[in-house]
Amino acid sequence: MPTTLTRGCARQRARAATLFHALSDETRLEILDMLREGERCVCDLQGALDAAQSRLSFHLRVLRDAGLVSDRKEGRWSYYAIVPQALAEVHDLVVAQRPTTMPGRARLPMVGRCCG
Amino acid sequence: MPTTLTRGCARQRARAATLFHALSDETRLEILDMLREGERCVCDLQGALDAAQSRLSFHLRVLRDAGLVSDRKEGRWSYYAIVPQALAEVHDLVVAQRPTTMPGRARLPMVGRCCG
DNA sequence: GTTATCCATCAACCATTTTTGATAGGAGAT
DNA sequence: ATCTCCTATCAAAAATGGTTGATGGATAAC
Repeated sequence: MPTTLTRGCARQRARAATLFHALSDETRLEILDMLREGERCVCDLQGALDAAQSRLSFHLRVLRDAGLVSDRKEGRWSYYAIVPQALAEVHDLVVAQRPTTMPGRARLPMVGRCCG
Repeated sequence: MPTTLTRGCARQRARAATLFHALSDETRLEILDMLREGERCVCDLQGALDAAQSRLSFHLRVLRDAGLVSDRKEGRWSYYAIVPQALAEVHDLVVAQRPTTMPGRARLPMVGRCCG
């Protein structure tokens, strides 16, 4: 069933595009960088990144829609946190991009240590 | 020297954004998918993806500018190929996004086998 | 030479993304 | 209830990104 296969590939590509798009903005990368140390409320991010509140809200939504961060409401604060599972997904997507025909496919020149 | 550090981070973030942006388009992901099996000339891609030639040229340029693919001219053909080093760079960027405070930081729930 | 193929670039156009400023709602403090 | 704080959402404007069709350069075939 080539259609199903094709559709499956297309869907996966769409998902990949969404994830990579969410990661393709410096502000969002900065947000993620802050969240690496643990969950943060929007006001914390606002203070650290000095960005307009609605701008942050927008970027957080992009990240959340992509599944890269989760949000949790407590009192009047919203806390955002990284979703490790999503990072794992991205990781796998990147690994899946490796050429098939490389002689040393299992030994790509990874710059850093992997998953260490 | 905090300025230098900051600038270094910012530059790295800019680089990351460029790479992720190059990966954030379905057409480009499709191109990369084809290139996984080895280098291809533009006409091959054109045939397989049935996209207008100038469209392909545009996307190939984005990929090349990001360093994800290389091009080689032979006769009247241009052959494009994946640059594994760039994939490695992306890989490392993703790994670098992992939270620092996770209890099992060294054991993120990677969906697939890593670098295998 | 002429013609045909492969490709890059350009300009115009359309589409999507991002920013900005304003508005509104929910939760706690007074 | 009123006020303030934290945040999401909306509409309009600005910016960026992608597509299309046309042009031109280089190479090979005739």
